[in-house]
Amino acid sequence: MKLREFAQQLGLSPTTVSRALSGYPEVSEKTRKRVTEEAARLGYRPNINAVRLVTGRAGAIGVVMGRSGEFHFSEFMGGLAERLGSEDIDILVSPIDDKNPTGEIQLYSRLAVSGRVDAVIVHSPEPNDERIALLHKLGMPFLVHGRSDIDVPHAWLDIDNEGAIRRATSHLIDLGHRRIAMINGRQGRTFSLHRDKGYRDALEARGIPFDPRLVVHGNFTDELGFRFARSFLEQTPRPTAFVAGSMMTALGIYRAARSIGLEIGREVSVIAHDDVFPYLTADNMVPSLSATRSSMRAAGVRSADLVLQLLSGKPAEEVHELWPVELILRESTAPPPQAP
Amino acid sequence: MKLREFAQQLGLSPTTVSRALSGYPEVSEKTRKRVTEEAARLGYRPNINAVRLVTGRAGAIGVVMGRSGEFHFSEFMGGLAERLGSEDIDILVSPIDDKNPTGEIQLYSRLAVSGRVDAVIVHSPEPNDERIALLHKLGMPFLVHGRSDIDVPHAWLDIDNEGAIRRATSHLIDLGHRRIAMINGRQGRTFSLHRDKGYRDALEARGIPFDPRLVVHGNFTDELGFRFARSFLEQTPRPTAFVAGSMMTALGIYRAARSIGLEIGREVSVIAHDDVFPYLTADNMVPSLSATRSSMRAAGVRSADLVLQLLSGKPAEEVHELWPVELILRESTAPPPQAP
DNA sequence: GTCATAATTTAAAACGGTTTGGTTAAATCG
DNA sequence: CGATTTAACCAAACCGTTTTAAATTATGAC
Repeated sequence: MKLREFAQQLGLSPTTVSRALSGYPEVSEKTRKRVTEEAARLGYRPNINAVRLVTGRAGAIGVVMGRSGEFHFSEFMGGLAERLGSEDIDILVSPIDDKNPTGEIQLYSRLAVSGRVDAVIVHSPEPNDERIALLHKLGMPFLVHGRSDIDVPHAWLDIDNEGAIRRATSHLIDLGHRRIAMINGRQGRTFSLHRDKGYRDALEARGIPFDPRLVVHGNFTDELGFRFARSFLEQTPRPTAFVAGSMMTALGIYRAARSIGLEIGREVSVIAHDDVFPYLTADNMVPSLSATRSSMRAAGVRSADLVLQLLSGKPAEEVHELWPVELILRESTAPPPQAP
Repeated sequence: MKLREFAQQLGLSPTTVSRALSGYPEVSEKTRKRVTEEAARLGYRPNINAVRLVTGRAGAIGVVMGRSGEFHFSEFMGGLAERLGSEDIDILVSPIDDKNPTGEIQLYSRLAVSGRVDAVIVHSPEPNDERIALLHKLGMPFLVHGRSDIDVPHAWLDIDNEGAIRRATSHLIDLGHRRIAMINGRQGRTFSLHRDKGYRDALEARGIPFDPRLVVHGNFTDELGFRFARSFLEQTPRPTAFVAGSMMTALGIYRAARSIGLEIGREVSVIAHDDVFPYLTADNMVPSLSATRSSMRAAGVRSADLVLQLLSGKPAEEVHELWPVELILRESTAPPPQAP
């Protein structure tokens, strides 16, 4: 049913009906009530595409999905979805086009000019992130999940990676560890750099020299966790503790330790970062995993909030949020074994 | 830039320009070439919302994201995205609205009438699935990822769950196992039922009586895997083998076995279903995990294909695809230990 | 009971394209 | 060579809303 017909049935003009439904003040309460009731009864809904055309709003926010299926992606999305369910806003997942060599940046550009979305969420930024520069230039509102040093105002939501890893590392040092290996995230991402810094600062604060051979970077997979941990554990002297970037990495480390016959929580300590997944929990691992914890889903929910704020006109400069990270100690951390 | 201006600059009518860009035949090759070149040069792109309004097409397909962040979701999405990247079609992730008690079915209904999508993908159907009935009634094209017994024509893509589990179970029986526990997926879903059937048929074929206490259902989490496995292993006599629904479940089983001091691959055998994740691989587990394997990402890619076929007019009745599932034997399966 | 003002309602003009139904120019045919 | 077909292009209608500007009606002041 079209607005025209619907209005006619009500004996009103399309204008008044439109206004009644959109909550404009210049329509009497009595009329508004009648209109909304009849709309529900007759099942009238404004054609979304007509609305989009005339308002210029897309009613959707864009999320670019990386090629590598990152397992925290769906948690973040779930959070977004949770919050956006009550608004009338969709989530547009933009596929990265493999055949297009220019790749990601091109994709953001297309997304921004396509008019399909009102705002975009940028993940895992780098200190000098091209995407951020681009979106700013194009005037597309966006929220960065993470942070960037780039000289462009941008709204962001991030967790305190630096502080989290500093505390985790400090704790290990407090327990007596001196050779602490770190299996960090992808090289070049801001969050990895922040974690590196937290790690180094913790060492420095205790006068422990930084050994670059104890820090590696890579994707968050159990495979890399295993490989890195394995090669670390084959060194002599071997590290007595690990700081790991993700739950999957921790699984790999557990496996590596076990494969060499080392007992986690006695001979090797592990602290990993936990994004909180419903299907894999640190507390359930054996031994239970000490972790820096911050809910990815909660970040999704809040990101949706912040995007809505941006869309309602709040300047990007005023949208910054840094979340503290919990450090939860469980069985996987203990003092290092005594030297024989 | 609008069509009007652009056409004027070219000295052509909007009609001709529109047709040239959309590939209609009634425009000369020379003109078409000029138009496309100039469009690229001047950066003209048809306003997507105007196109949507006038054509009635949304240029997007909808995916409903369940509340429980399922970890295979992002793999499937990744596949969809991969395939749709080259088409000009978006993926719309529809949030489930918690505040709305009618919930999922309502959501599908809204999605279907909203005009935001041209087709919908339905996940994890039940034998008599309300969503399928609804979408059919509303005339919204849809693809079911999985199958349903419902008396309504529907396009589907599914893997041979029944065959996979039948073979897995048969293999365990061949090895000499008699008490085989099964940790299956959510009660009531078609895929769980198919797996149940595969399991029972395998037993029956060898004359092994079916013991309902050996089969449980639940979400695919490490926690449930652990709990179920633990309680199975505490029974006497205890099962000597497990058939598990997911990688996460398998992690839980490994953990449970270990916690009781049982060695997987010697004292307890495990076969799990592996959807193939980049971040957690069956081959890397210790001991490596025997698995029924089928790539979730590949299913996503193919689903996109099939949806495109539906959209180009292929009748739903003709879109059915059943994929075979590999059985890959690794170290987690072995003959049961000899009775003492 | 007027007149000014405020509260409602409305007609018509966008929004930016696609498509229907011509029209004109060029090509083909008898 | 005139008639007929075909190729190429175009004017105008339409998609279904929102919004501007104007008209009507109701309210209040005097």
